[in-house]
Amino acid sequence: MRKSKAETAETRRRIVAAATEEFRKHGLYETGLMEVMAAAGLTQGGFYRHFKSKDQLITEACTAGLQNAAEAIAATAEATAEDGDGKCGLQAIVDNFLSPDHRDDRWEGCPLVSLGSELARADTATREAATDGFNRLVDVVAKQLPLTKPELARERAEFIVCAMVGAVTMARMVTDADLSASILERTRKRLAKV
Amino acid sequence: MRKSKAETAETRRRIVAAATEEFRKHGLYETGLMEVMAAAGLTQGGFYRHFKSKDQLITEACTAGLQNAAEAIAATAEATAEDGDGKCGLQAIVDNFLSPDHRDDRWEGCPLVSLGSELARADTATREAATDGFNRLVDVVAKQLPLTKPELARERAEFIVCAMVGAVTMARMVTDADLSASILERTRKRLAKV
DNA sequence: TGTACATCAGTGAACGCGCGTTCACTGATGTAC
DNA sequence: TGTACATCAGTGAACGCGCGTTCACTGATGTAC
Repeated sequence: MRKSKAETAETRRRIVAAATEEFRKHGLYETGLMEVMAAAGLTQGGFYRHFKSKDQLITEACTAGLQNAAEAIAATAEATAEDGDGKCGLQAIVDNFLSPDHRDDRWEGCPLVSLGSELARADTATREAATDGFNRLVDVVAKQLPLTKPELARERAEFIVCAMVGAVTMARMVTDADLSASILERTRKRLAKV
Repeated sequence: MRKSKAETAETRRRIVAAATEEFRKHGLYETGLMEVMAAAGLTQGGFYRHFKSKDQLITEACTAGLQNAAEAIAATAEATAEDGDGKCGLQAIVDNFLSPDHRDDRWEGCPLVSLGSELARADTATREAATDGFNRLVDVVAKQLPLTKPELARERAEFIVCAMVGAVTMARMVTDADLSASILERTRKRLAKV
């Protein structure tokens, strides 16, 4: 049953990828390792050939999930810039992040939204991974701000990311569909002015 | 061992109060009923005399916790208004919500911050309780906005609550103390302008 | 290059533990007469 | 108002279940000669 080195590395990547999805869907502590391994097409027993604990997987899944989110957001901004349809990169990011699609998409969306309050209580290694991911997201947003002073761009970007994360979290939480839509739309409008 | 009706009602209240603290401290699913009952000065067995399930307690704790938060925020605004020190009620709310004290105070703080992403995945009854609580918070904030049109006040208040919740969640999550402080301060500055 | 052996990725069963929940029991409270 | 009995809040032990983790085993891969 032994697999080649390439296959082993690929399996590990698949487990992390499955974990980022399952964790975002069901939360860090409501997701079992058996679920993650099944989602990766494996049985639970093999888990410990790749990771020394669930906590380690959580940390790596956090890093990977935030990396993906930052890349997706950067890609959104770049695609819009290329289009040259008058919409600036920041507007594209804000519109996308605060879209009903992102709100309803709980497995591919930004982990800061799906797991925010859980990450705030996570162990140090995971919180460090989350901090790096947060900074990367802020940098991607800051790059879209056509300002001279980079410090001011960074300041505005931090605010924008926090506001977007809060808004999508609340939009997912409320049961009133109109309220949910209004939260997204109003935040979109407000952040356009920042 | 039977207790009087008044004592029974008081015990129930104590369990809910203990639950709001423990849930905020450790999360909904990392907190056991034994912990909650111990915090209320009881043993686990008695739980089911008062509630029919853990989910029911979660719903009630959510309602109670958000009620407290709304009252505390309203009280902050009113106390400042009475002082008449030039600071408006909104500024007092924002300064308080985004203070390092609120960030570090994980058991008495706003449940939307401590439990945001978990509440977004909770059952319908709990999400309805969270929706009511969110609306109450927004109304408290809206009341502090010296605007003529109530609809516009409501719009701004929704944005302010979402941004504050997102900012404190991120401030709790990051391991970099400077970054955490900067998130709070920058959000405070930005929201003063809204 | 071919062969013999050590390695180890993945399986599936098992482990101990803590969880939500149930239950027999207790004795003070509430109620019916 | 006083008495006899039913009720039920709270205890502490037990239940079954699912979790994270461990382990013996398998057989293909990697390696040493």
